[in-house]
Amino acid sequence: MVRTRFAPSPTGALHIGGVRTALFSFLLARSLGGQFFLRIEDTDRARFKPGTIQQIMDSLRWTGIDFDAGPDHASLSKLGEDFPGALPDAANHGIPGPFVQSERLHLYREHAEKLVAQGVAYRCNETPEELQRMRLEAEAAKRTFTFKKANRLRADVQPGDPGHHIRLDMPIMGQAVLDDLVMGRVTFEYANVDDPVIVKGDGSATYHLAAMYDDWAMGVTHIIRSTEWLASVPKHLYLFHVSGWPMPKFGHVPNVNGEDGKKLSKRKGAPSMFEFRDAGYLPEAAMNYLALLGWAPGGGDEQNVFTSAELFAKFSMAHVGSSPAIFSYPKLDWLNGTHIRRLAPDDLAGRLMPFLKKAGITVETPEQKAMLARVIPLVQERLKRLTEIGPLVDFAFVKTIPPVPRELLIGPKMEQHLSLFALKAARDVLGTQQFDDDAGLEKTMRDLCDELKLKPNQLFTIIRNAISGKTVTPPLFGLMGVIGKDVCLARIDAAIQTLSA
RNA sequence: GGCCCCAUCGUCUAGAGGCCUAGGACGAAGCCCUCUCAAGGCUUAAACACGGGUUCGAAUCCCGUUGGGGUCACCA
Repeated sequence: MVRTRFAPSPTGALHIGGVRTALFSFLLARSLGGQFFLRIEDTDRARFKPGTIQQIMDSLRWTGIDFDAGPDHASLSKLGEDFPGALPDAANHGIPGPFVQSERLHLYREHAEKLVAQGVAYRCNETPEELQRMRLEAEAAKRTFTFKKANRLRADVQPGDPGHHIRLDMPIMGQAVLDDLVMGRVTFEYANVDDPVIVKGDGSATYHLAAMYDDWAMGVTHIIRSTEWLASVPKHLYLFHVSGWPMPKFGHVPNVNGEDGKKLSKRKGAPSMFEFRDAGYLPEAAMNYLALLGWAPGGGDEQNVFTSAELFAKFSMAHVGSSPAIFSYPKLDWLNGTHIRRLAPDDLAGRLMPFLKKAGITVETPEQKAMLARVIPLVQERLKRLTEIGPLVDFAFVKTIPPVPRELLIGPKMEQHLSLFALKAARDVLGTQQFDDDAGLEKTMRDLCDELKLKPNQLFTIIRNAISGKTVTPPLFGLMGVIGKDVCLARIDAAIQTLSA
C-alpha cells in the first residue's frame, strides 16, 4: 500500500509552493489508491507559531487536499492548539501516530542511543563557538569545512555529560546514489557530507533524525518533498541504511518561483491559500492550476482543465517536471473562469454569498434569494473571480440608483435630443409591455429600433445606462425582467428628467 | 566559493534519436459572432540558451560555457 505524507513545520502560514508540494504528495497517493497523511514537524520549539497548525490544515482542506491521518484533538489540545474542525481522535486509518513530533521526542532519543551503541553515531560536545571558529579557520585556509568524526575536539564524551549532542558517523569515502522520482539519478560524494547532528544538546532530535524516523515508523513508501532537501539526501539515505529500515522512494519536486524567477517567500509576499480564497478563486481552480505547475498529463494528452477526480486518475510522478516553475496569474484566472462556468447555478449562488455580502449586497429575504437565482445564469459566464460579482449586479438589488450622469444617457453617435426622443419612445412602448418574457421584450425593442432608424447598439446602450447606471452589464433584457417593470420604468423616467433638463 | 540540481514560445508545458517545416494551453494581436462586457469560433506572431562533439540523422545522448535555482545551522 502506497503511503505519502506532507510534513510542514508550524512556523507560518502555508504558501502556494508548500501547498503544491503537498498536492503532488496527495495526488500520488490518490492516483495509486494509497493513503496520505499530515505530520507536524515541531521539533524546534523556538520557532513554533501559535495558530499555524490550524492554518495549515484549513488551507490544505480548502484546496481539496484531505488527509487520512494527522494531528487530532488530543494532540492539538496538548499544544493548546485545538480547534473545532480538527481531526476526530484516533481517526488515523491504521497509520501509527501521534502526528505531532513534539509528542514523539522519546522515540527519536531512543533510536539515537541505539545508533550510538551500534557504533554508527557518536557523542560530541563542541560548542557553537568552537564550531564557528573551525569554519572560519577552514574558510581562511580556503578549505571547505566538513565535520567528520575525526574533527571532534574531545573524544571522551560520556552518556551522562550534560548538553552533549549526537552525530551520525557518515562514511568518509564512497558515494551515495539516489534514483529520484523527479530528478533522476543523483550522486553525492560522502567525502563532502558533514556528519549531521541528530540529537541536539537539549536532547531533542533534529529534522534528519525525526523526519526519517517517522517516515519509517509511519510506513511512508514515497517521500515527496521540496528540492531544498536534495542536499541532505546522503544523510537520509545513510540513516535509513544503518537503521536497517526498508528504503522508501524519494521524489524532490522543484520550487515554485515568483515572477522575478526567485523562490517564493513570505517575505516577498507569497500569497497564502486564504488570500486566493478571499480573492475569489475557486478551490477547484486552485488545485487545477497548482497541478499544472510542474505536472502535465503527457503522452500526447493535451488536457488543461481537470476536476480533482480527473487528477486522481491521471496524475503520475513520471510526468512531474524537474525544472522550477514560475507562478503567474493569467492562467489561474482563466481556469477559475472555466471552473465557475462548470458550477451548477445554485452551487455558484452559495459560493457567491460571502462576496455579495462584502460588496454590501444583502441576500436574505426570499425575494432577494429569488433575485439572485435569476441573476446567476446572466453572470455565470462573465465571472473570472467571485469578487467581481458586486458591480455586475448591485443595481438589481436596490430600489433606486444614484442619478445617471447625462453623458451616459446619450447613445453612440447620437445627439442629446435624439437620445431623449428615443428614450421617450422606448418608455412609451415598454409601458405597455409584459416584463416576464425576455425574448418578447427584445423583439419589441428591436422593432422600435427599425422604426426609429437606430442601431440596436444605440438604443440599447441608452436603456442599459439608464437602468443600470453602468456601461457594462449582463444582457439587458434578462436584466430588465429580473429588475421588474416598475423599477425599470422609474429609472427610465429619471433618465428622461436628466436629459430634458 | 564548495557540493547538487535545472535549462523548449512572455508563462505553464508536450517531446524519452528520425513521427518536429517543434504540438497544446494561458496571455498578446486580428477577424467572426454580438445590445455592452464576457463566453464561443477562426487566424497570426511567439521557443529548442550558446559552443563543441557522437550519429546517416539530435530539442532529445556526451563534454564545455553561460544563465538560473537549491544547499552548505545543535532551523526545518
